[in-house]
Amino acid sequence: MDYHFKTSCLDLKQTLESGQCFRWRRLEDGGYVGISGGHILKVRQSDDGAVLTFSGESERDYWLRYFDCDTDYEAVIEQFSADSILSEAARENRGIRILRQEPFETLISFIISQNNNIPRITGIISRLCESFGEKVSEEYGGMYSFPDAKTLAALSPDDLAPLRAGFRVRYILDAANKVNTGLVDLDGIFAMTYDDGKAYLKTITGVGDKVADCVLLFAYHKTEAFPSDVWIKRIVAEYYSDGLPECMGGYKGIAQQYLFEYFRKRSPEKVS
DNA sequence: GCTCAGGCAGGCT
DNA sequence: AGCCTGCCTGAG
Repeated sequence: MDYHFKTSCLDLKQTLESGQCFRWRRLEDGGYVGISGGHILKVRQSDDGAVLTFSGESERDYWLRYFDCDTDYEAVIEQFSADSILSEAARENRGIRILRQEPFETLISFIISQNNNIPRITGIISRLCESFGEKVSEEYGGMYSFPDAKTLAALSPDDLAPLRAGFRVRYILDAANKVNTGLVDLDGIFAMTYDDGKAYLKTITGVGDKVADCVLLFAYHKTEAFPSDVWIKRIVAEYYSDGLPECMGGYKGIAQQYLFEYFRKRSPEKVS
């Protein structure tokens, strides 16, 4: 079943290879296949948006929400036009969208991301899913769901050793245990303010400012989150030392993605 | 050997 | 509160 999502603000490469998600694979025909929350999607670019291919009618709402169809990116980009650098970055990367991903998967993924590079992050996460997730489909050499907190909480550091996640293993287990016991209620964060959600997430070992901001932005769509990594720190120090521009408003997280991509493209020593 | 990768914990002042 | 330093692992 196909659904044509028409928008001028969805570029699959810009969005799915931006580093906000790690479970999409590029296919030979140029499309992508991915899995989230046990749902599988094949998607390809069209002239005026993207064509989503899924297995049943009920899947449509899931994937439209995932691709954040209710946010007016045109309007956000227009709002950003008051700042010249941000304006150019936004126009050049207007196809980026902030996905609405599963909280637990996003939490674990960004714990793994710390002091790490994207190819390795992707590798660790695929091994995690293939080892401890459920095989949802035989297609594409096997599609595996992201393991749930209960499954991970039952594991030991030795069980996770084959992932080669290094020192992050104890963080993964701490997160899984806190979620599994209910000490951390991930669903509750949807109703929290940005500040409260951030403080709450930081009670998990291995979650600091950067990881918390990524989770708040990429799972809870709290667009005021502004994940500050080494790249963004350099950009802010160079161009926004007096503070972030007013026109970012409550969309600092979307601005961050535009700026990150804009400067990453221009950096000679960029990472794959 | 070395550095770096979309950081963080733990210990120190 | 702000500074260090070490950290699993793999690529260059």
